[in-house]
Amino acid sequence: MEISKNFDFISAEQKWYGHWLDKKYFESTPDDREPYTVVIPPPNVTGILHMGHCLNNTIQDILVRRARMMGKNACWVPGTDHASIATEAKVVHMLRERGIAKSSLSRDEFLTYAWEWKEKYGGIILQQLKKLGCSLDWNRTSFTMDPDYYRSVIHVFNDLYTKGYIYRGKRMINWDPRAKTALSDEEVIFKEVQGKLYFLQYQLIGADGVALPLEKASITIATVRPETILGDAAIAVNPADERYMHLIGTFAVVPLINRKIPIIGDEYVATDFGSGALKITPAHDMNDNQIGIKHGLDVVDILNEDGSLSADAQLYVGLDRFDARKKIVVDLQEAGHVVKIEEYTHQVGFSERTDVVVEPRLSLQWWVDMKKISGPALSAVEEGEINFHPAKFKNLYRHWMENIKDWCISRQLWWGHQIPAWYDAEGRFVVAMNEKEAKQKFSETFKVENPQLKQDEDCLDTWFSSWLWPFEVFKGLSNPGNKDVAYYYPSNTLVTAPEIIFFWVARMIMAGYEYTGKKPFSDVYFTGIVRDTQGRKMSKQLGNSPDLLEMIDEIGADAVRFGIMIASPAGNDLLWDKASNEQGRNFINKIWNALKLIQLWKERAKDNLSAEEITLTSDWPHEWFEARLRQVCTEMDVQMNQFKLSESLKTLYTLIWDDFCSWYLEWIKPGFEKPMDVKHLDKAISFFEMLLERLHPFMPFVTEEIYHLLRNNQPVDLCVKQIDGSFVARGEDQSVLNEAELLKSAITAIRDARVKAGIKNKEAITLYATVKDKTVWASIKELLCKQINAEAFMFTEESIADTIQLVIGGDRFFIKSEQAIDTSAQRIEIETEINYYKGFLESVEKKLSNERFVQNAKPEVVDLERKKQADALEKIKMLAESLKGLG
RNA sequence: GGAACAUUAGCUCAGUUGGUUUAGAGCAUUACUUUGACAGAGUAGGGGUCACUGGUUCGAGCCCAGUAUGUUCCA
Repeated sequence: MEISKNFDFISAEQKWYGHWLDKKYFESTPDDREPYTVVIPPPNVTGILHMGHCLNNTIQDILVRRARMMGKNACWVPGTDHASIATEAKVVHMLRERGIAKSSLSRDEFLTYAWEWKEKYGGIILQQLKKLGCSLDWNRTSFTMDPDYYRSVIHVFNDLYTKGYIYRGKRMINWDPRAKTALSDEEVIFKEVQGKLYFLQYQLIGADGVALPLEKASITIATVRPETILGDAAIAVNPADERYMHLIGTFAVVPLINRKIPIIGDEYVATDFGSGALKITPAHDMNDNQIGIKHGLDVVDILNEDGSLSADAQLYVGLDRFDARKKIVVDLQEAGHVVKIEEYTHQVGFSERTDVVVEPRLSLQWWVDMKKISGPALSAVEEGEINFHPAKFKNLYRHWMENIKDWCISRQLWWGHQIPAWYDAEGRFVVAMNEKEAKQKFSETFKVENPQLKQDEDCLDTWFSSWLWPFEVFKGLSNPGNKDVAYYYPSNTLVTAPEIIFFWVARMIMAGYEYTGKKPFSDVYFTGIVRDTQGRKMSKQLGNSPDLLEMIDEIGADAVRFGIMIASPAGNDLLWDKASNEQGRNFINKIWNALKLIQLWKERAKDNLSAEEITLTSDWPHEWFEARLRQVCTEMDVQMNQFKLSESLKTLYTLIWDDFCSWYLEWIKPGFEKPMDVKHLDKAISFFEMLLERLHPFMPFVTEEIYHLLRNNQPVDLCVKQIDGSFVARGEDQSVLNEAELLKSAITAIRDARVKAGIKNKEAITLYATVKDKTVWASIKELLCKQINAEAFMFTEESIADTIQLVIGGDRFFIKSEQAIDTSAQRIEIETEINYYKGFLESVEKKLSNERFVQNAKPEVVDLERKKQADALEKIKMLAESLKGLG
């Protein structure tokens, strides 16, 4: 069969993915095998595939495909997240482009548009995962707003409310004035911003209750947000601050609006920052709010939900907060309250979703009391019931869990799970599964006949649904105890980004224990963040994010998978360079060419070769490669179990490129125009197949293609082939491995010597050797001669004149050639080597002449040093003889 | 401001309880090799005071302290 010059990835990808789907290889149903379950971190339904997804899903696919081939019942569950804020923002944007304002729509009308949008664009990302080769069980595709899933979310809300874990409260929250919604702490991104620090003078009030003139008595505060003085409730100073301690208990006046506020003492105030006096604005600053509560201060909320100033501000009503800031500075300057303005760099919170400055704001929201459910989740990770990879994230997790804060779960959005609370006109409410139940409950609770109720307008935080993901994808809550959840749950490995350890991972663990009494997964593998070569995060704004699908079309999914995996050290971020794709492509080309070679051999295969046709008499190369294969497979298993995927791939890459292609295939290669012995060919094909098995999880398409080209009528597809686990368990033959190392070093050293002496490849040499152990050479001298074009290999006890002399390991070699030998390069080579060993010997002897070393070091260490010394001495002696032999 | 992690070749990283030859790999680079799988190849070489300063030890890339730089998380 004719093999194309290169691997045609376009047709292979299409052919094999379609074939795998047709054969239902990715579909899983419970059986008596051990399950291996992975749930996909559901991408946003609005999302498109980017490099982060590529890394994350390639890793999952490797784990899942490997498990499938190792006899497990592998199940990888796909799905998407409704992503309330992100999706709603996109729908609002789309409506705006069509000239429709969200405010002009009813909730139902808006949701109709949103669902339309979801049906049209949602799930594009899932199609893209197929291009990457992901072996997901598509029958199990879930969505966080599927009807059953939706009901489960509402059920959990009801349940936690009934248990007293959910409450409604007026608290300081992060407010996104553009999206007009509350944000959880985790959704706020702090950025360094160059701002100004304004020093403002407040008038003091004298003993008579009358404000003193500014020039006579005042107190100066420093603030970066001068517009918020309109909401001031106090001025605080450190009670130990001698400058101000006498003022505690007196009053000051808020400039421009002349409101009287107390001066209080609180240790929170830093004496060395600003002026040492701090204005307290409980409605608009988290810390001020705490102080306000402590001191029983008034709360003056000066902002509307869109970030404009409210009536309570008295001034600049309706003006945006940033415009008001400019204006108040001018007015304060005119009134003589501004002492100075300094440049000041500080951290400002921005909304993760809309990127506007977040406003700390008091508002009535729904909360989960996290301390009530976090206990088992903390100890599960502490005690190793759930393992994090890399383990360093354990610290981070512990710290967060031990200082856990209540979770604000309400969002002022329509797209999502509507909060199941119903209110009457007076604001009395009940929590229920649905309206009917709500009416009934309300009647019972408040003794009202046929109450008129209205459901809470708000939605739940997206993460309030995705924390149920690992069991609700198996309907663990909507259909408890069903066959699937019993079999697949807990899942095995979660692969995700460290950025969402608190958003998602921690909460899944909590929900897992709360609702199933079990952990949701055993291992969590945190991937690195994909960055560009300059170490910057990939983002749309920077335009440094490559188009993944374009890349797959250009170079193939296998090359892209290889590229990202080889660049991805376990636990570190990866600086991704497009060049690593090319390394993947070259690797594919290498394997493809190995196939072409074997195909060539097949055409020349022959049984029962005549004595003249035989180029290889021994089976030693097969014995060696089998031992080497065992060794590497064992190594790979260890690496995979430690989630060192990148290292495992590197190990395999070396095995294939160097050991298989460069050594093994060369060793068994028949002579020029000679036939290939069928038994050697069959061995080679079998080894090639085993290499493909190991490589398949990393590069599924090219391996499946080659696997079928190697032999006609393969009994199974590689995708579902079962790897023979006993192969590794049998262990490898160490002596054959040692022989191979000796052979390799002899081949390289002699080839090198030939090149340096200017002996042409075509010219045969005669090789003489003085060796310690002749038996070792028995099995490898045939190959050595073949690889270095030697017509004879003879043992000798004496130096041979007019030869190139070299030392390999502990043996001496003499190369005799018809050609006139130029020994100058050889001479330099040997001299350099002698110098190296002399230096080495010196360092060893220095150690040995140190009495304290000999006395204190462990005896085996001292013995080792003695052996090093002896080896070096012998080596030097041999090299010196060789040098002398060169004449 | 607090904390965690990191700093080893031009780049990306290994380096397992301190001793296994004077620190390894891949990529990149340089020179050489063009006869049958592969120039998208082969062979060989160059390239490192293991961030810095001290300390512990017979012995430190590895342990300890401090400094610097970077990344991340928290405030």
